[in-house]
Amino acid sequence: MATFIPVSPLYRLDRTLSCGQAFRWRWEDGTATGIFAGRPVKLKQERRGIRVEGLQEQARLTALQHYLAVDEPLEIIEDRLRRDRILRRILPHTTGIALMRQDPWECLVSFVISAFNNIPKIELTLERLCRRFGGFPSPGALAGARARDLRSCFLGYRAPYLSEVARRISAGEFILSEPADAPYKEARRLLLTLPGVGHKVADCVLLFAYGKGEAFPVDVWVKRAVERWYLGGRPATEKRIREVARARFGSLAGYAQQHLYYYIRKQGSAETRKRGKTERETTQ
DNA sequence: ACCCAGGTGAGGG
DNA sequence: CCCTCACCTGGG
Repeated sequence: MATFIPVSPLYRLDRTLSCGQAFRWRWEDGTATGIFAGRPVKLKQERRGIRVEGLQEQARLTALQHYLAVDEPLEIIEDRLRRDRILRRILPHTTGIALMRQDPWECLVSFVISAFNNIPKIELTLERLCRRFGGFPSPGALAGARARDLRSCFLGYRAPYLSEVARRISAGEFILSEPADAPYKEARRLLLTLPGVGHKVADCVLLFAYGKGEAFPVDVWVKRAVERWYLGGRPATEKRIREVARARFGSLAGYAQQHLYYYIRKQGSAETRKRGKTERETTQ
């Protein structure tokens, strides 16, 4: 039995789930498959809204609705983004992205794993973790896990970071709800005290889980995008990139980041396909 | 056999 | 702050 979640007109489930915020949704022929509130769920965007399979209770549906951020005022947000002449050109290709409201713990774990890693392996590692612990591991489960068990999840050198983060949280040395109540700068400072959490990971968690819209995670792709489109192709430090973002986008920096990221990656993969094709043609 | 990948931490200006 | 370097490991 399926139910429907109504969505704001611009909302695009495909783009929201595949713009690098969450790693545990699989996309096949227009349907997203994943786990929500511990249950297998299928999502498909149709005319009436998002068709949900696998959830019955109203409370869980409401939570899913909140998680997917289907109520974000995207018309207003995108109107404001279009005041920027670069984003005005990009938005036709990226419209409909919403910033999700993920669980801070799960988001934190995901992005600690993401450091110096690639997306397929991040997904693989998260899958392994969930399989080994029978669902997404709690801080206590991860803190108590043996090194050997963590190693078998392909965590590599990140394993000790994750153990220590989990230990601090389960010991009450780090309170996950504190960044939520703090303003951006203070929340960021708190997250940066955790091992394996640098500027980029902190900003991802602040943006994707704590709703701090001014966060602007600078990864290699976003760095490349800002250098190419805002700094005349000249290389810049991370600090400079963040200054540009704050000055131009302010409290919408996070949304700007999502559109830049999504677009440059989409473009990048198109170029790779093209290059691959011509290489095949020339080597034949 | 190599090379790369959504950074971070340590060490030294 | 800025710079440099090493880094688990699966998949090209």
